[in-house]
Amino acid sequence: MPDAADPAPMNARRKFRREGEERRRQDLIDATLDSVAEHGLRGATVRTIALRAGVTAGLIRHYFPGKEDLLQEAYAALMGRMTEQAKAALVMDDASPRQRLAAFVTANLNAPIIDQRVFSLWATFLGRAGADPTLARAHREGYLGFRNEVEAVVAEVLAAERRKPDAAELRRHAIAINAIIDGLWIEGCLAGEMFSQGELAAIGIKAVEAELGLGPLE
Amino acid sequence: MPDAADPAPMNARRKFRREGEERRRQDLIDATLDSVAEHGLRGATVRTIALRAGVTAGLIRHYFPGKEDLLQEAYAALMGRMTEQAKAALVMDDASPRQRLAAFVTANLNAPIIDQRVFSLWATFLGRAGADPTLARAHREGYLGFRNEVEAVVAEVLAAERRKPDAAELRRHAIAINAIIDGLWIEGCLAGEMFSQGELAAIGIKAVEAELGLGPLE
DNA sequence: CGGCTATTTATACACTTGCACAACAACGCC
DNA sequence: GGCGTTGTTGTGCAAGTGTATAAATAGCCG
Repeated sequence: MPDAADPAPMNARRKFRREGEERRRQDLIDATLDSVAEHGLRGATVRTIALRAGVTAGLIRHYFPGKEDLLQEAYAALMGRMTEQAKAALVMDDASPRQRLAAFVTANLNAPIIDQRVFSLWATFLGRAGADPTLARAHREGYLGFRNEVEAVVAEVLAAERRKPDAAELRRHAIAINAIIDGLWIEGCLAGEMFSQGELAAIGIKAVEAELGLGPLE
Repeated sequence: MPDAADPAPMNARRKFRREGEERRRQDLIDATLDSVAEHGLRGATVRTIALRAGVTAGLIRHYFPGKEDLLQEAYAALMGRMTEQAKAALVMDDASPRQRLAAFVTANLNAPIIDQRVFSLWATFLGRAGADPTLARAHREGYLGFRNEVEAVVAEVLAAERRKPDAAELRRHAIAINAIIDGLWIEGCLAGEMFSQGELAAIGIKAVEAELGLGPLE
């Protein structure tokens, strides 16, 4: 019995679909972030990225001038999503300033912001900030944006307590609170199983309230 | 006038010196850390590293089974130096517990611990911790060691204030204080010029004392 | 001073990388 | 339905990668 039906021509070209430009670019950026998170910048080759995006390597150069540009855009996308998520926890209006601050801390110290994959990306890219001024500036802008949000909430909280902090004191509080959240965020991402559910958030809230000199809620 | 003396044979082999084994290994590890800090894991190739160490690439395989082992040892060396430096700030015995705690915070938020190069290395390697359990465990051990030191000092400080915290409270304080130091350390490394001399340390000390509920020194 | 040995150099190799380019085929338009 | 546009594929290439291995020489011991 000869080989059954094998009608596929030996040189069959791969089938493909044309996607919208925006969609393809997003897919490539997502595939890039996945590759970096999994294998680091080393393993994020055009072929790996293309495979993950379900296309062939050559296509990347149709959408990006070079691989470096793709990485650049991927980092920008990552930063955008991170700050967006973080700020989203602040939009609840129908709450007291103090409640909003606590909710902010809680949101930043639980999933999905506590996430090992995001941390890997954050660390991998920031490791290049010392040598790449573009990355350094991007971080600084994101950091200052975040800190200003913190400062605004702190001002509201203290105002509600009828305290009148000056600008320097406000700045100090914002820097310290930002550090508390960052430090706990890192530990949660790196060793989340060392902490019980909600423990990091509880520690964070207590630390923040101590920093602001807030007594227990009456 | 014919070419002056050019006695060097065209195929002159490179001159070299034989170094002690320990010395060579250290040089290679240092060269590796330098390469990673400057060009990231991507740019840390055997040839780059060897060039920096003043040898040729083949020699690396004479001292390490493979490049991956060299990177592993380099990371171990980095961690060792970091924790050693951090703990060194705790050895001053002739001081009150509270002064020792303040000195500890100050030391961790100034040069040489605040250092962009070390941060780059820290971030670059930790970016791989999500995928490399070895790195993850190494970090966890270093972190716990550091945190235990903090917890011990905190216990002394509170004892001197005649307070009797239970184990859970002590643990909470240590986690929070560790986060404060880490968060401020990161900002100092990444954007040191945003803070005036000694500002981070001052913020850190105030935040830590607030966390512990310490009043002003009388 | 001459030989031994292990450190070091140099070369080779198989493989991967980013990028260039030509062929191809999916989809919109008539 | 045919046809042109262009998104997409596949192949090729030069440079760079880690590793293997042979050749050379520095330094010690007699």
